[in-house]
Amino acid sequence: MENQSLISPLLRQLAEIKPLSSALEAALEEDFRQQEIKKGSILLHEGDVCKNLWFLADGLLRSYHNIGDKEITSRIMFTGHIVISPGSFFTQTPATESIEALADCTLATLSFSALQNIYTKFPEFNLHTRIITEQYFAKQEQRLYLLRKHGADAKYKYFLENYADFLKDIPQKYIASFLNIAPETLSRTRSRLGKK
Amino acid sequence: MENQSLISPLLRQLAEIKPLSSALEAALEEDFRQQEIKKGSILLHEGDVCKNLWFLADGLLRSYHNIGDKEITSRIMFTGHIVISPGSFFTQTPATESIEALADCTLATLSFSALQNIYTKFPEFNLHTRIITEQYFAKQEQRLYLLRKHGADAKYKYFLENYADFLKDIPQKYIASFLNIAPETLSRTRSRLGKK
DNA sequence: TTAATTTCTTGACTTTTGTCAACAGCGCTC
DNA sequence: GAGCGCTGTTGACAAAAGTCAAGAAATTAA
Repeated sequence: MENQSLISPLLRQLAEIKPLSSALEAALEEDFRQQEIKKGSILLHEGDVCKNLWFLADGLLRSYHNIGDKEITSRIMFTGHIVISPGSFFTQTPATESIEALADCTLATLSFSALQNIYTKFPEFNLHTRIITEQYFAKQEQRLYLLRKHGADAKYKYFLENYADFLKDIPQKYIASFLNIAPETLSRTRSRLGKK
Repeated sequence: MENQSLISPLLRQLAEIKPLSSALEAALEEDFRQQEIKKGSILLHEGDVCKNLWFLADGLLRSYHNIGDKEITSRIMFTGHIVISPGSFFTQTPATESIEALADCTLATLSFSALQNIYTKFPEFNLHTRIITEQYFAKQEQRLYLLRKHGADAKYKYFLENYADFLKDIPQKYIASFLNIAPETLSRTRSRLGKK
């Protein structure tokens, strides 16, 4: 029986793409470091460079932009997700978004430089991250599709069909922000659609 | 001096990431096939599986969704771009978007299966595509940011600052659709903003 | 060049959504 | 269990964008 570490689910996910050599697996176990953060704390501040990749072992996060005087939620991430601020992490430039914990979280943290070392030592790891990146890319497309939908009703219905998994634990105001509509509008949409 | 093929700019872009072995380069030259399409023709139909990756050697393309009774432009792609329908190509499932030529185009076409063969024969190619995918991912984020902006004026200003490169050749109605606003609204926004 | 399409602009009007404000419900703390 | 803060609901109103329609301008084709 395997030793159950924090990143076991991640290793399993990677091994499904292609089995990892034990040396690579050991290197990942070695380099990922455990981190706990409290609900309400900020994991990444807008303007800072995203120097880490996180595996969200347990908890709930959201990323958001400050546009004008308001916050707009860009993503909601839950247990099992790989978390970065893409534009910032890939190019190591300042982030245009912040990441906040919506619940107490347990994270496994891998620094950008540690990841680069892994790429150098284990070039075969590029296969895994290529495919992971492709998967997240496809998810982004779905996100774009949602934002292009016209009308609060259509957006909310699409949300129910495609994202309702995490409806439960999340304050409605973040969902409204995720759909890019005012919280009052979402409240009205819900009561209108719910009555049918 | 190198032989100037259709995919020379692509090879140069890849070599910047990491020099390509001559065997890999030869394989790419071999597998990419030239294709010409006329303005107005459809490169990919919604519902079909995106079986190819294209390098747009010359021309102009747009992808769009049919939402309800109207088309919404998802991307506009010009000379030098790598073109796929991401969700469809990566997973070889039916596309939710169509791709149309806005001008006569010269394309270099690589089939999904040919690409998989290249990955098998040249595992080091995963590094290149990982980085390319990361770059396009970061661009998508920018796109998402645009769509989340409130107000036609704000969207148009952001567009001018970040996408104006291709303002020139594109009918305004596609830009409106890209900004997710009605063409009439864009027209009014332009005349209002232009007068300052 | 002229004719035929298509695209863009403008106006009047409708619909949708955002905003502001009051209040109800809920969980938390003390 | 009383008070506090946060979230969600509802109403009235304002602002923004969409729709429909007509005509001007620009492209394309003949």
